[in-house]
Formats: sequence, C-alpha cells, structure tokens
Amino acid sequence: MWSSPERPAYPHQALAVVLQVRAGRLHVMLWRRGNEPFTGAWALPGGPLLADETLGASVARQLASKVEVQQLSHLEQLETRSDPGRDPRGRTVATAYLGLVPAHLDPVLPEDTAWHPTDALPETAFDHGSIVGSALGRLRAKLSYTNVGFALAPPTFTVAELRDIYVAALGYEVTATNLHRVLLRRGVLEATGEMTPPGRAGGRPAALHRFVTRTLEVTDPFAVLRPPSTPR
Amino acid sequence: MWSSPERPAYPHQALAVVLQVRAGRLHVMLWRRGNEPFTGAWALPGGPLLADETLGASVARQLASKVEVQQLSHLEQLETRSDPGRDPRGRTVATAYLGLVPAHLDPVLPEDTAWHPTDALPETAFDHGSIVGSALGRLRAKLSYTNVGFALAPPTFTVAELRDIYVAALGYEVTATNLHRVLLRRGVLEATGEMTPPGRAGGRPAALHRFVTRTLEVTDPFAVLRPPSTPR
DNA sequence: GCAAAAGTGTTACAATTACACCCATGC
DNA sequence: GCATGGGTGTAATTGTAACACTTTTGC
Repeated sequence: MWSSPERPAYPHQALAVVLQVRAGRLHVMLWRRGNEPFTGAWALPGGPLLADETLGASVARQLASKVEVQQLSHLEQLETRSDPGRDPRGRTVATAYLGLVPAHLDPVLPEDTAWHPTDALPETAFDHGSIVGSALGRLRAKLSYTNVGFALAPPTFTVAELRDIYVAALGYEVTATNLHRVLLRRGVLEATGEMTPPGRAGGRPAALHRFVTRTLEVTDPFAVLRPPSTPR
Repeated sequence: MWSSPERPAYPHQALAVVLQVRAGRLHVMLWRRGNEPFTGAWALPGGPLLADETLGASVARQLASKVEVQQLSHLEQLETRSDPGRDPRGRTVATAYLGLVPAHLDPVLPEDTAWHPTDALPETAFDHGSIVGSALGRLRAKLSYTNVGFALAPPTFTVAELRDIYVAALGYEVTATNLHRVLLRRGVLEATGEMTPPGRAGGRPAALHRFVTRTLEVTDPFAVLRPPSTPR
C-alpha cells in the first residue's frame, strides 16, 4: 500500500442491489444485520474490495455466497457513495451495482437473507435505503429505452406474463397489447412459434415469446434531437 | 484508518472531465504530465480524496486550482474505475465526474493545462481516454432528455448560438428552427424580450433567449412505455 | 352457447422533422 | 433593390395509446 497523509486510503466496499419480480411485485435482496451498528436492520449484500479484483468482480464474488452467480442475468455499476459519515465505525467508500434475477428462478438464500418488496422496505442500514431508490430509478428508466426486460423475464414467456413483469417493475399499468407491439416493432421480442395450453378456465392459447438478444442494448437511443435523417 | 488484510484500503482519486464548447467544437480540459508514469501524456485533472470530504467536494477542490469553481455550471458523478492495473505505481480507485463550463467563459488555466477538442484527443494517460468517452456519451444522452444545455450556454443567447453549441456537443446537425420549437414546447427556453443588433452584413435582428431554469431537470422523462394517461 | 383469455384492426393523438415561405435589417 | 440572416407556417412522418373487435379455447 502506498498511502500517506497526503494520499489517505480507505476500505472500499462493493454493494449489490439485486432486484427480482416475485409474485407480481418487485423485490430487493437484503440481509439482516446481527452486529453493531444497525443491529437488526436490513442491509445490501456486499463486502470489501480485495487487493486484486475489480469492483465488478468483487460484487460477483460477494453475491456468490447469496445466489449462484450464473442466476444473475445482468449486472451494471450504479454509483459511488463517499459521505465520510456513512459508516459510524470509520470511513468507507462504497460502489453500488444493480443486479437482476429473472422471474422464473428462486435462488436458495442464506438464513439471514430475504427478499423484500421495494414498495415496503423494512428499516435499512447505512445509506442503503437511498441506494435502493437509485437502483429503482435506473431500472425504470432503462426499461423504457433499452431491452433490459430480458434480465427480469424467463427464457420464454407469454405477452401477458411479460406485462406483469413490466407492471411490477415500473409501478404503473401497461397494457399487453401496446407492450407487445412496441417491443415487436423495435425488434426486441420475437415469437418462438410455440403455444402455451390455456388455463383451467379456458381461453385462447397464448403464443410464447423470447427476447431476441439477452445482452443489454439501447433500443430507443434518442428521446429527441435525433440526428438528421440520411437523405436517401 | 481501520484497514486489515481482510479489509484492504486504497488511495481514492476524484477525477473531472470538464467539457466546454469553444469555437464551435467540444473541448475537454487536460493537463500535461511532467513525471513518470505517462510523462508527456495528457491527463484529467484530479487528485486524492482527503479524509473529511465527499467525492463531490473533492472534485470541486481539485478543480479550484484549474478554474474558478463558480464557473462550473454543472457537476455530476459519472463512474468509478477500479482496474487493479490502471495505475502502474500501485492500486488506486478513481471516481470520475462530469463538469460543464458555459461557452462564454474563458477561465485562466495553469501553464500545464489546456483545452483539447474531444474529436482529436492527444495521447492520454492511464484510462483517462476512455473516461472522456464515457463523459461524452453521458452528455449527449442528457442533452436529449434533460435541460443540461443550460450548463453549456451563456446566460442569454440567440437560437442560432444555442444551435451551434448543441451541434458541437452532439456531433451532428440540428436545425435552429426545430431546436427552438422543441425547447419552447417543453418550457425549457424562453425569450428575454431583448434583441441583438444584426451583424455587419445585415439581416433580421435575433431575439435573445434564456433557459427557464439553470438546474438539471428531466424534461422528457419516458422514451416510451409512458404511464397511462390519467382519465379526466 | 357462453365465458375467458389472447391477440389484431383501427382510430386518434402527440411529437418531431423537413421545408417552403415571410420578416427585418444593412448597404 | 437585394443580399443576409432570423423566424413562422405547414405538411409529412412517425410512434404510441386507447379501445373495439375477432380468435381460440374449456366447460
């Protein structure tokens, strides 16, 4: 280490805001603290940045003790918190990541870890409550202009199932009709050709769909001020 | 400091990507390194995070030696770089900020510091070249869906002047006609009521405009998947 | 037949681009 | 008058929301 009074060093934490839609509601993964400070409050999973890893690798490593990492369908950096008083034990800097788990998985969680609805968070430790808020904002924005939906959805799904996922994540109503068309037009979604059997009460069988690509892409790049159309 | 083998600590840097439109081109402020490593290469202004400051305060402090801080019209956190090899002298973590200076100012810069066009960067030190790339992406996106333009523009300006600023920052043509209307409709821009005298070659006098608010606001919140219209 | 659920057709609306045209000034 | 630059009118285009309607199944 090469710190000095002019170059102080700080323990650095990697934190993860892991989100999943469960039973039609958006949930975040938290663990319950057993020690001081914030005993009994709920915290984001995370831990120290080790000597030879990047922040991204660190989050993945920390999460490995909570969920199998391959269940994470997406991971991106969110923001870095540096308030000197954010941890009463001493100064730390923390970089938060946003992680997403598709709705069809139900990872086995450690004893002290549980999913909490994002619209009814329990008492949270440190600045973790406001970090969850940032993550929600990021997810909601990206659902509108990228294909992140793939990271919340199972490999294949009906349009109605996908709609429920979007509604849970966005927090407002979306109609299956329009969602279907918007995503088809953009080339984000495609039909698999298969059908699901109708439910017990009858009804038309639903077509199965999948996301065309399962890596993050910006599908609606310019809100406005688009570049001029290339003259044909 | 409370580090340990299990909780290693690292010097943390705050870096600033300060952008300004100068003579119709977008420029970034860089300083020329005199010492190893990367002697002679150009680097982003920045420096160590001190014991009692937040990252935001740190960037502001570092920049104070380059420009007067009140000349910065906007400052926001960009991203954190943590590659263990990013500094050959030893591990550091760096958090980059995006700073903007309005076009009418011409801050006095230190001897070793200069503006460089973003589309023709000189040899850059560390990972600073790619950080500049991130900053450009962020600025361009936000010009489309927020009112950040205020941070690049002087207090008052003609629509033609504003257009030149947008063109420089976005890197593609924008017509004054449409820019004017888009920003007016959104309530981002307003006429001051004053006029500028026409140039030496004549021409209709231009109306002066200003941004209605000079703090960041999201003016075009949803690219798509808007919430349902409230039934009247 | 009837209810249920999925999906399509169609209309209405809003925002934006493109472009022709009109306006105000200096020489 | 006429060149120059600023600004407005207007049509064409695009993307989206809303909603009625048709399709396909179970009972």
